[in-house]
Amino acid sequence: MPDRLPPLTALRAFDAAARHMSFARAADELNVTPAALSFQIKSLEEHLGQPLFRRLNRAVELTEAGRTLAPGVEDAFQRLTRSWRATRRLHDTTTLSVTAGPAFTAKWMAPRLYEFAQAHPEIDLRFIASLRMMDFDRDEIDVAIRFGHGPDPGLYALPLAFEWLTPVMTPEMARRFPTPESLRKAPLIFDDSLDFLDPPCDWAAWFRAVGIDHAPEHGLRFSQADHAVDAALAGGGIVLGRRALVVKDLHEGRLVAPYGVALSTKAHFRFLCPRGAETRPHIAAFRDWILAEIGKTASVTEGLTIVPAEDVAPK
Amino acid sequence: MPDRLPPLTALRAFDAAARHMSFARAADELNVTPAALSFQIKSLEEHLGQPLFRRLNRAVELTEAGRTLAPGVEDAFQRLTRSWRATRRLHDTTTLSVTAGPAFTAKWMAPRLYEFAQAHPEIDLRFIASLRMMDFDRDEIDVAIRFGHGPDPGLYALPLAFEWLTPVMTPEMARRFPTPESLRKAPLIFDDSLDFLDPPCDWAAWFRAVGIDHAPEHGLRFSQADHAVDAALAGGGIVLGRRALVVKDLHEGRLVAPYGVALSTKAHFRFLCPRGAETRPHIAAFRDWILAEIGKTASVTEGLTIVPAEDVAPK
DNA sequence: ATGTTCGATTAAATAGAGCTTAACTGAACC
DNA sequence: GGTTCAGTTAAGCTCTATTTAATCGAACAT
Repeated sequence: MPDRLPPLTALRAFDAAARHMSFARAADELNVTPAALSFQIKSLEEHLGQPLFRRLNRAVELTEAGRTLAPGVEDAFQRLTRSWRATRRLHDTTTLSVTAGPAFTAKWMAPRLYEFAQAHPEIDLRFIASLRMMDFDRDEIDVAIRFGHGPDPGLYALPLAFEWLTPVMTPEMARRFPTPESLRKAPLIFDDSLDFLDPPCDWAAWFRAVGIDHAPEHGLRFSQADHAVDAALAGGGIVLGRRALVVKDLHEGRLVAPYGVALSTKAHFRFLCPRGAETRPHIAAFRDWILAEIGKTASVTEGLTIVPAEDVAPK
Repeated sequence: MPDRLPPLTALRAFDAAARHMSFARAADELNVTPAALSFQIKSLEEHLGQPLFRRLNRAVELTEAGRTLAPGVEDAFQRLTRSWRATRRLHDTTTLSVTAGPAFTAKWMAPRLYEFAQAHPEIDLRFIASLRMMDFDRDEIDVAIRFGHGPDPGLYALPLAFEWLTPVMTPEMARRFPTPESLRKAPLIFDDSLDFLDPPCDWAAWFRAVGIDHAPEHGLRFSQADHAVDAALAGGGIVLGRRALVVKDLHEGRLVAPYGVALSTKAHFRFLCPRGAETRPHIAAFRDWILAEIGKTASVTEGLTIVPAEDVAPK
């Protein structure tokens, strides 16, 4: 193996200098004096045999060689940092980073979080609400809660509960619309965040499940499920609510599900973490707590007729 | 920015140890004593707060943390090495690494290489014959010669010559088959390496170009163009030869192209290098030499009727 | 068994890489 | 025309990284 790497500290100095395009700021980032940094760069240039920076009056710019070297070095150090952080997180059982979509965060996690904090005061919970699928290492995430199905290679994936949708509304609203048939004239709320499901789980599908041929088009539309539920809570209409998002409101009487027919879907909320991480104590504790919380509300399914969405899929 | 990277030398030691799964061999690779390496690993484990290796009787194995850290670190150091080498190559004008397909290597480069070596004794030419598209940085290649067209973002691409195909054969063979029509009964040789071209440039297309409806199927087949030409040179038959591959044999009388009709194609041999590299002196010298060599044989096209392959494409 | 060998560890001593302080340069800004 | 800013240079110091040499423990050969 021919020419070996130059001193690594020099490469790190170059990385910082190239990112900041300034020796002073790079020195600052690395907590050294500009003199030290200047020295490192010079040493690197000697190892290479040609300059990496062109020294201008009051600034520096990369030479051809510098431009060749910088991207790879930057990338390499980023990877080192990422791996190192991921490894440190392994035995850090004091903080737990969880990401979930905004709806699950607002309607499921937020109302229950303080209970987890009480049960596990030793765990610092950090919550990142985002729909974007994240990289566990890059984004320093321990656990993700995502709605979906399908295989996730390399991940530990635990379905949290059997999921279904049923019309939910305030009790007053339920008095005004006592039967499914009466919903034809009701103010329906549309939750566009479920559009991606196949077979579809929309109002038309639910009406087919109760034997009604009706494909409503008009009403309030929300791109986030929690906003749709909030609108229903405010008495603004009737929404096809996902179990996980409405179970607490049903339990506590703020919402009711009067018709006894729910659409089931293959997608569920799932607990995801890197394979193997599920045995780390704080992650296991969080998972067990979620499962226990879900167990508490298992009874809401009682008395419901469950119709699989695929049975009422459009031809 | 929280926890910073540990000492980089320790990470490099870990990288080597994890790759070799042996402190002794890792120490050997880094040209240090096993003691030094042991020390580095220990220091890294202290920084991390937990062991990276499980020390067995006479071997080591990675712990969970070690397995988490190793792939990223390995990858990062590989990138560093790659970038560093690529940058070093920038001002190394003593060696030039060229890759080309086996046919171009055998039929174009090999017979001319010694002339280049004479003209540029200061340049050490390294030749890699392979059809596989290579990564300039990863494989430490300066120049690639490839047959094709289409855009190559980020690359400097220079078409080397207008390319065409015409039946070529030994002079004796030409006497036995004086006209295109007589080729119906001739021993045709098939060069399967051109199958990917669209529009096709096969025997059927050439026959259409001379107004003959004939789609031969049987004959010698070669997956590499140089073997097909070799077979023709040996008097084994008649092959549709690409200009670049047969021009030298035509020039020197070993082959003849008696029918005066050639099929042109949009694909040509191209000179490829990373954008910007074309100004480096030894690369420019090589490019200029290739262009000059091609210029020497420009006259072979004289007197040929060129028929674009797309004009005789099957409906 | 038992001695040998191999791979890792430890301790003490040492070389030198990498850092800091401090003084200097040169262009740009006011 | 002085001030400031960014980088450079030189001297000296600190502590990291390394070596040498001795130690340990298990495995292998005899």
